[in-house]
Amino acid sequence: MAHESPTFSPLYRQIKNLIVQALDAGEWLPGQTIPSEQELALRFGVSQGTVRKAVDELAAENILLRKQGKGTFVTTHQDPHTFFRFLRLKAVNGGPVLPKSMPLECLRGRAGIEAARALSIEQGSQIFIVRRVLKFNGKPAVVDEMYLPAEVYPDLNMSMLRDWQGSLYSLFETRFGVRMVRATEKIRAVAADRRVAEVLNVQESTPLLSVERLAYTYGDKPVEWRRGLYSTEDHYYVNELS
Amino acid sequence: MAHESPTFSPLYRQIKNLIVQALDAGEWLPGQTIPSEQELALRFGVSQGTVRKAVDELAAENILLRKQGKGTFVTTHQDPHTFFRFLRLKAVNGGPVLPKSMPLECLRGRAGIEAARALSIEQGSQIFIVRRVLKFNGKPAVVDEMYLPAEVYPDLNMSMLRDWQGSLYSLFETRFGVRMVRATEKIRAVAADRRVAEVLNVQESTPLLSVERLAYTYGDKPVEWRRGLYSTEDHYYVNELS
DNA sequence: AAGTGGTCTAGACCACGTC
DNA sequence: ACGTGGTCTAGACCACTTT
Repeated sequence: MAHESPTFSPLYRQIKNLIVQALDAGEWLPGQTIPSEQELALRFGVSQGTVRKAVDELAAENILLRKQGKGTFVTTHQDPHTFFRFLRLKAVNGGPVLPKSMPLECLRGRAGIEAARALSIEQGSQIFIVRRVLKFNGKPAVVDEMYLPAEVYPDLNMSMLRDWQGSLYSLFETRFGVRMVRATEKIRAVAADRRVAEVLNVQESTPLLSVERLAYTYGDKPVEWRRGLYSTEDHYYVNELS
Repeated sequence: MAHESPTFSPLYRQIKNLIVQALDAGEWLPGQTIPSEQELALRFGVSQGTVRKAVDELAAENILLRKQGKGTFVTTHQDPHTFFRFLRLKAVNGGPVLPKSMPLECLRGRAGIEAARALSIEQGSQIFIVRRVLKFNGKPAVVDEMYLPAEVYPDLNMSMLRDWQGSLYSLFETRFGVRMVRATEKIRAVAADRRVAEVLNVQESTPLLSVERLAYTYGDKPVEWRRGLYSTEDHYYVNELS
């Protein structure tokens, strides 16, 4: 009720944090509804308007999804809308196609200095390294390499990747309870080396997009470092500046 | 007051549109404050809370900027923050540097089929074509080519471009009253041809980012079509996925 | 002290979806 | 008919800036 002056945080932000904690703890799973605003207001001992403002922010961050008349849902990577928020590649011709992920390998390794710094883990920690190809209509368009803290994805393995129908992030979400909430990307143009050219079925030294991504889960915790090489002969990377 | 069921638009959105109209009409200029929420509430005959929600959305879209205790301001491309919203290129090493724009040429021409479609104007309409280089610390990093409807930028010319200290968009904003509000970009990787390689001071066939941008002013009116070629030897394009 | 935006509340009513 | 989120209002008080 009273606003403490130093390090002041409004009530609705504290409520927001409590909701994120509950999400992080798995109290409400992806795809499910969370309690109604009235229920949350009762639970946290604040007015409905204050809950509303907390939920508003989480909805703006695409962590929750409001549906009038139905309730408020936890977003899920099962949903194509969420999927395309993280894959910004569009076909030049033709409508949107759900790409197919083809895993190439899944190795256990140890974090080098770069990976350790990106993932905020100890150098030498156990990590998984996953390489895979993304195909649109059977045509390879992306090859990427992921670095994943082993602690977060306990028993990840090749057959798991091969058997899963759907996106990688939806696998991580359902199998390990890790939801990617946001990511940053650094994009460069590079030339295809021979190995990559073969995989993507392009000529050696073809210009490719190099997309380095750091993906975060709740609480700004980095849980994936990835580098993708995108062929842009039939696709382009879309971005909205606003 | 009463909600008409078909084509229902909430009050705050109507207020938002009225505010945008006033901005578009130049009633409040970039960098200036708009009237207080109370004044706007009186003017539009609604409660302060309704004005607040309208302003909230405009602030979320970076069209307005709220400053507690001071007022609500019209954003301006003079502000570095706004500038970097539209230039997503960061130096690999070293802090942020304000790049310098070096105009190469400014031609009058007529819209081809592509430009006409992008800009939603008649094929054959008068347009300006501007080519320029962006230099960071004296090093060329971007060369781009802009297509601008002549109607919007009446007496644009080379000396105007040369004399202006600041970003192109701040020139457009102060000289022609055209504010870029949002843009979409399509990004590909391409090889530098000889002409571009010379301008950017890289080897021929170096991989470059090709960034095609369509920029909009109020009311989703496209007012600039541009294609940039970015050298990513010392810089990278940053993007936030959220 | 006065003016601005920011927070919080309580209540009324509307729009949408389900039962 | 009921429950959900969505809108709108009115009022009180807080935090920040300027006078």
